[in-house]
Amino acid sequence: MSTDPAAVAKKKPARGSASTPATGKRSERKQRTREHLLDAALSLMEAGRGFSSLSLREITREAGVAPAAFYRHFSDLDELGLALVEACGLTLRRLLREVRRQELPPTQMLRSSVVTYKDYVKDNHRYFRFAAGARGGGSPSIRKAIRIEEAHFANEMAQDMRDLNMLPHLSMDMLQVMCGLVVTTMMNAASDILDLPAGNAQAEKEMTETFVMQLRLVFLGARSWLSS
Amino acid sequence: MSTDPAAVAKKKPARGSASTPATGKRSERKQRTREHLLDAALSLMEAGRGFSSLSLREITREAGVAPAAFYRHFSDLDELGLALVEACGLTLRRLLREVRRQELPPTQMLRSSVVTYKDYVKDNHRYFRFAAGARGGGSPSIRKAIRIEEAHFANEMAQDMRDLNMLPHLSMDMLQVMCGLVVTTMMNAASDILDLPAGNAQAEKEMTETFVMQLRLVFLGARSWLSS
DNA sequence: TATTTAGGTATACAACTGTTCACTAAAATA
DNA sequence: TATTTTAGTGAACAGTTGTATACCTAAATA
Repeated sequence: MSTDPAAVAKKKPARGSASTPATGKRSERKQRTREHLLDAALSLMEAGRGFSSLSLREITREAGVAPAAFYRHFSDLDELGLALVEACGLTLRRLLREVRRQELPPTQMLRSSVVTYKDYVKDNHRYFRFAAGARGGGSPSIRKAIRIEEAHFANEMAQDMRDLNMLPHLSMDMLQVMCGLVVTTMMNAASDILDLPAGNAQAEKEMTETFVMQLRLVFLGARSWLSS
Repeated sequence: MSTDPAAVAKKKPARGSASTPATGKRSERKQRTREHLLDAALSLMEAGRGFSSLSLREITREAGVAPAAFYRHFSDLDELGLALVEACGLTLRRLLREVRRQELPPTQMLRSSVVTYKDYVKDNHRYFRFAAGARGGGSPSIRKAIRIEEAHFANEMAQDMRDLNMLPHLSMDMLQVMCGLVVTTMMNAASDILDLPAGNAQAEKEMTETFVMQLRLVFLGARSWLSS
């Protein structure tokens, strides 16, 4: 997650107050096995299984840890799921930063964004696999968390477009509605991308093209949108 | 499924050939408990659980049948899932017929279609719950089946629009791309509709409005689309 | 240094899982 | 009517599940 030792949570700030140099090895190890658990869950889903079909014992087994150790980190499988949602949120925000940094040659900007996105999904396929799966299927609390994360993402995207002065004739509300649609479409496309047959470059190109056209439709609609 | 006795599959066509009047009570009963099994699965998912978290024994218990009886109908939970996908396909096609029959007052047609859809999702919430959940989460084979069903639906929709001479400047390919986007958006909306807090008319109205605007965006984009 | 804290292990338990098998009884066939 | 088929049963199986318990040991604290 973070390589900054200062980011490690500490329950008691230590009585000597300020400048406790670093809490040292205990919480480090804890954090590490926690990540092993999260990683294990993601690995088990790589074959295409949904999160809700995983069992606690499977996960601890994959993580190389005794079943009971699980409870030192999460009280529940659901809680682990929520942690995964949070990690996905970070991943998504990183994507946004990546696209933002790309500066726009406005002609091909949409297509190149799609290509960036496609590669990004492949690089982070474990997170997207989880998100795409749990979005509709997970427990209600996980579903809700994912939806909140998506809304967050859509809002950031809308704010970005506002700052870049794109589609300035749209109200902020309308911009958010549009970005919501884009996010939905992106998530759905992620699911398609992940299920692409491995070596089939033809199918991949086709899918990309469809995706580009769909986004183009949305942007075109936004451009000719009138008033509120 | 079908009330037509002639639709019942028969392995040996009977040697007396033609006009076997009706195979009678045995296959009727079989069909009935088969539907009990499908129903049981849908019922268990009503609380929000995903299909992949159901167990064979749970389903037979809910259906009021011994566990071993399951194998007389499906070899697998996966196979039952595929049967559910097929049932969903029928449901979707029924929806299309319903909307088609509505005849279009083209001004408010989009909004009224959305309302129709919303009610339809609520009426058939069990099927949509399953579809929305298994679309990303289920086993690979179920996911694939759902995707095929969605594509079918999108294509029928495109053909319908062609027949009604809507957006005549679009190529058939482009129409299909657009309908694909609409179907995706609809499916996502279904998930939102199902998770609506029960009595909240305000939230419902808001969601409907957002949904309408998103579709309007797509249609607007389609109207101003140029060439291939 | 002595004491406390807490991440992790091993073991045990009752509950549940998917699947098999021999069986019944009623319907379909000959 | 006699025979065969077959949807459904009930008991048994080996595995797996989630959770509780007592315990160990290294790090953190006093």
